[in-house]
Amino acid sequence: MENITEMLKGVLEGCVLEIISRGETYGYEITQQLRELGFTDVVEGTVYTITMRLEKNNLVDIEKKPSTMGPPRKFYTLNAAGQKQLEIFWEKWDFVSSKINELKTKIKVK
Amino acid sequence: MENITEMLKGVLEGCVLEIISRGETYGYEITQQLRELGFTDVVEGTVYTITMRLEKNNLVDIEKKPSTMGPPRKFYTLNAAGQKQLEIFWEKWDFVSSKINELKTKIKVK
DNA sequence: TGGAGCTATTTAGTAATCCTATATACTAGT
DNA sequence: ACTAGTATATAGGATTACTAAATAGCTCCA
Repeated sequence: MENITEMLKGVLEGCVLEIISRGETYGYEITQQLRELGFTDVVEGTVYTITMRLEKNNLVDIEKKPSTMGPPRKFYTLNAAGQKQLEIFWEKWDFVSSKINELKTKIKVK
Repeated sequence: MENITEMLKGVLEGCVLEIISRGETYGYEITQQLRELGFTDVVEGTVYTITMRLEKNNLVDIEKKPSTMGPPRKFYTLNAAGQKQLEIFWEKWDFVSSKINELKTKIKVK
């Protein structure tokens, strides 16, 4: 799927929160998981801006650990504020997506 | 629902295309329809920037008509390119929303 | 006649988010 | 050494929605 960039705005951060909520993970791995999900064009830089934002907003706890595969990894876990933010994200998603699907499926009188 | 601004990015234009596709309409009416849909905080300015963009990208035909309720209205209809764009929008929406719902409902092993 | 309120369009400036492109660095294999 | 894969970081750009204000036509009523 091409050019879904604009549609990802506002949901990508939520996706990252969800991925982190499933267990300690780090930026590079998050990127790979988003690509596996189907968002194949998401690159590291994008994910790092998001994780930096999560750090800045105190939604995650951080632990740096060495890796045998390369440089050290920065592992993230959601803290209480992050969990709350994730809940709010899904509420917003349910609201917005239901409204849009309503618009999509509404019978066209024409 | 509060603060869904960022989540609307990339989908609001598609919603406007869909509304226009149902029959000739104008900016102010489109705004009202979006508010009725549930996007209560959408204001005229936002919709006008979208309709201006649709004009610029040659996705709509325009006809100005007088109104008994106020100043003249600028009525929009989708042209062939607009119809095509609308189709593409729904394809993207189906793709993105299905992937996000997949992420949401995936069993959490943890 | 003058003001309020609803209808209606437009635009300048701002904020937020994701992407592009690049730099840096560790490890392993050839 | 060199390449490739792993891994983090950041500066600058593009797009999009919001804020706020200006302009204007119409109806109603004091």
